[in-house]
Amino acid sequence: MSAYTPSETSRRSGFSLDTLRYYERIGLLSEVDRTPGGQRVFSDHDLGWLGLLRCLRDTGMPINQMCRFAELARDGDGTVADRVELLRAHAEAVEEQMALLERQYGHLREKIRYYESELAAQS
Amino acid sequence: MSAYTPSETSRRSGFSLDTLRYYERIGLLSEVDRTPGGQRVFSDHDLGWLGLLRCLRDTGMPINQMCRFAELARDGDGTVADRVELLRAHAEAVEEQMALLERQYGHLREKIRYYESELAAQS
DNA sequence: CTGACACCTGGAGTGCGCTCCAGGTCAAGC
DNA sequence: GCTTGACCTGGAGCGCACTCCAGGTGTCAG
Repeated sequence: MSAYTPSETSRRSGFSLDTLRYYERIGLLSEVDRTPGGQRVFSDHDLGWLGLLRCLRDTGMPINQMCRFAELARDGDGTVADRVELLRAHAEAVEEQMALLERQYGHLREKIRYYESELAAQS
Repeated sequence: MSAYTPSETSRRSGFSLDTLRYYERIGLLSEVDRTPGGQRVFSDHDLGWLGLLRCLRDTGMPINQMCRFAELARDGDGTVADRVELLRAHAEAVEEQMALLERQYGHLREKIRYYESELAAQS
């Protein structure tokens, strides 16, 4: 069980120091350990949780939903079913997002081809 | 060459009336036709352009880049090469975005499976 | 002609997700 | 002990992309 400084944690998680503090403030990150002097000490467990948060953020989950998820996680084992449900719903949203993205990417490629043919015709 | 009312245009493009006006204001949508009374009349050409804007927005292009693109488009045929370049760069960004999304989607699915196994063990 | 509803303008306001700041404290190497 | 750089707090500020509003005008069916 290693311990990490704030900057180390920032580096590893990809969240800025300010964001880490912000996440703790809004309850996304529960009570991080402190040195006697009051500085944060992150654990492997925190790092793992941050990894999950990163995954959710990267897939576009809004903060308030992540807070709901964090709340469930804090409330212990009885909430696993709710957490699964939340993640499943999110996964579905992500699937739609990916489908849209791919569709629009196709249009984009088409547009590029069209412009390229115009370019060729111009010269 | 059909003509469309603002609300019809909103419906077809998926942009709200306010957004259409906003886009015109910031130069994303060049001088839309008007009735003698001053109300907007959108053309097929406008609709097509809005479709492209929708594609770019859906793939995450920031507004200021879209403005740059619109500016090039307004400046005529001489800018086709620049426009292609801009779109190609964006397409690359979209590819990275899709790759990240898929990777994180994979993690999400894993997490769900993990929670499901926990659920099964609990009961 | 009238009523109802769509539309107009300029400008202010909103929600999100951070990010920055001032003014201080802590920790570690010399 | 002192310096230096990382870290602390509470709170304000920011950038983005809209969205809403008040107060007025246009359009068109009946």
